[in-house]
Amino acid sequence: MSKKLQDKVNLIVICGPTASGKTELSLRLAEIFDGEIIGADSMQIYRGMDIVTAMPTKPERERVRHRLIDFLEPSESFSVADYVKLAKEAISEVVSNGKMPILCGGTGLYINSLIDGISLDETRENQQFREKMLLLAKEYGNEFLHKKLEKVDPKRAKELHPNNVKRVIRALEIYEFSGRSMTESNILSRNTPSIYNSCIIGLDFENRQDLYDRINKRVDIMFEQGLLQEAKKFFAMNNTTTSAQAIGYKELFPYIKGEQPLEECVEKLKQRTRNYAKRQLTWFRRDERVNWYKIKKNEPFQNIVNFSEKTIAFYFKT
RNA sequence: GCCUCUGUAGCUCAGUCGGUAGAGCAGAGGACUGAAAAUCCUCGUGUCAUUGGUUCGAUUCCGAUCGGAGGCA
Repeated sequence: MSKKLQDKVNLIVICGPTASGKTELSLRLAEIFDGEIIGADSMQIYRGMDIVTAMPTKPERERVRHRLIDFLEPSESFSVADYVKLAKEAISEVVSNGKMPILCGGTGLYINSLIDGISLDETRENQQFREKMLLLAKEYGNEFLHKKLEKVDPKRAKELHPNNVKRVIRALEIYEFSGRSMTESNILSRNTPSIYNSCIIGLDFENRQDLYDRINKRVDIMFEQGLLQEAKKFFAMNNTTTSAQAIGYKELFPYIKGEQPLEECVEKLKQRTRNYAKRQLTWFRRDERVNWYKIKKNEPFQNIVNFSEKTIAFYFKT
């Protein structure tokens, strides 16, 4: 192996769809490899969202130290760039404590931006600009914005469907405030090689239905734990930032407002969670580095632990 | 028991003035560089309930049968 690789920081990464068992695996691996866990989840970062996000519990957090979870007020907005910055710091702290960093979470964008060493454009989000653009799209149509982008960044415009307004606006935003096209900025972002040597473990189920069954069951358990109360509290906060996107609260709002029976909202919640899990799989599947473990129905969890342990030991030895 | 409505994709329903059918949702696949639990794209053959009749041809018209809903008794 080259000297370069030895300079890199060894990092265990656990990814996979929601309800696949990432948390449990991360705990077991932390105990085996003497590690600490760094969350990679866009919603578990928020405080007070314990039930919806299936946040690691107190006993679990006493077993192993967790970072980057449960630390931000739901009223605050957050983004990938914030995450990458904080996660880098967290990992180097873990390493300087002589522990193995274990990245664990379901937010693919966060994970990849971090482990691939993407240096994100310095252009911050500009709420005013976004609202202005959104208004333009509403008035003149999505095509109008897309054509605007075509003029300043034809390559990016080609990559984006006109209906993907959020992304079109971001591309325009970068150009507006940096004077550089997003295409240029993306090339620059890949200039520095990653500082991590990542061993990625991916969890999935052999049969999709098994995953969906687990999701459905987990939602039922969340209700037993008091999801509705948590949602009511959140509803009263009237949030519009990142945390308002969490699946599990917004689906219950129609019931809280008295507009829809609870049962229908619960079904919707389950369905949206299933849809989300599928999107997560789409993201992680395209990464060829992922070492997948396809879980069989009723399989002992120890099998997953054994597979992961072997895979990681082998990966870091060579 | 009688009358009316109804039976089309896993679900909710369009539609064919007779030439074997299409939306939404679900589902599957994909994209993803500062909102990512977000956002966006692609994919629709199914005994048109069963059965008989009319017809060159019926899912469409007519009759019967069997489901379902409502009304009157």
